[in-house]
Amino acid sequence: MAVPSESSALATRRLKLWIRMLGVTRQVENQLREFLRVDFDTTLPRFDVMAALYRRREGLTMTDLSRTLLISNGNTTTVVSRLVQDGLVRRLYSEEDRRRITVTLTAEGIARFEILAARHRELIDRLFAELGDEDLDALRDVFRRLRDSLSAQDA
Amino acid sequence: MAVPSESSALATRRLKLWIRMLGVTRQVENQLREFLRVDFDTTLPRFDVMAALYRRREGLTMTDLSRTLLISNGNTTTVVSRLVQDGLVRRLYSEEDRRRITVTLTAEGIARFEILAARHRELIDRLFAELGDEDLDALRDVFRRLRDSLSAQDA
DNA sequence: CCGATATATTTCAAGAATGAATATTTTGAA
DNA sequence: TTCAAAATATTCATTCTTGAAATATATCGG
Repeated sequence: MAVPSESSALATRRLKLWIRMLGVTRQVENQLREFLRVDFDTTLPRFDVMAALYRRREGLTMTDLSRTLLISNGNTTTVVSRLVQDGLVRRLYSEEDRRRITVTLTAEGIARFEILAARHRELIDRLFAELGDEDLDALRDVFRRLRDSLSAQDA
Repeated sequence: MAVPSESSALATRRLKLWIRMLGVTRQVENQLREFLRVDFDTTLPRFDVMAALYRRREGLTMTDLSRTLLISNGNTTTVVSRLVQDGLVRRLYSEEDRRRITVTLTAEGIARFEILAARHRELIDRLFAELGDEDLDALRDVFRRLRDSLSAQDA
């Protein structure tokens, strides 16, 4: 594994990479936000919550949801409350551990997300049309290593 | 240039890449936020504004600043106002075009940013230690193409 | 069993962010 | 020239977001 650079050259390259990556991420997020707002009258954080719950159909606790989305506990409460109001998500109070709350999509939430997801997928496909299989091979590997490395550093 | 996929395989890969990239970006942002808060009692958006102004020492208009950072005009006003209060940034009212306001770092802003930037650079260097020169070569190219492609799609 | 500690969630205050509306100034086309 | 359209920045209402404090429940060591 590589290490932090003593020399400045490597550090500079890493910094530039980060800035560029951040720019790309924001551009994509802005496009997604616009799409969700205009076409579906919803928001990115709500979509993210629904996506996480769709993937884990059995549901997630509030804490697990926060960790999955990398957002704070308080924020998770806010967004989930909104989705509950809209009838897309439901809170289930655990019997064994009465501190825990499991959150799941309602039937309506599932149906709605499936429509959203299809369009979301199309949009991502278009935004990343620049990337072919070779690019994706390389990036998949790099991002996996990067994610693991970052997780390790957290602990 | 590649195109959106008719087939689902490429679309799936692009989607997975996006999700992974978003995760990495959030992890890094969270670490930066923590560092700025604990060590310097400041925030990520304020740092971003200062970084943009440091790079363009002659200053930027509010609109240029918004475009550079990919944030809304209203938000830019909020963050700049805060920095002005703190004495780190200054508003200059243009004579030629009285709609325009040019924003620059104050001397104190420059001094403060230079300290911040050095530590920021170290942190990024550490967080991205996993990436060596070969990785950076590949990523630089990919992100540049991606950014150009996204900008083109905007227009 | 008890008290301390840890875990899970919500609430709260403050800041960040958006998009729409507003006010002002400039530009450009008839 | 003139005036409608475009451009610039701020304000506003709403939502998102954080981190800390509060609340409630569970666990663990003695």
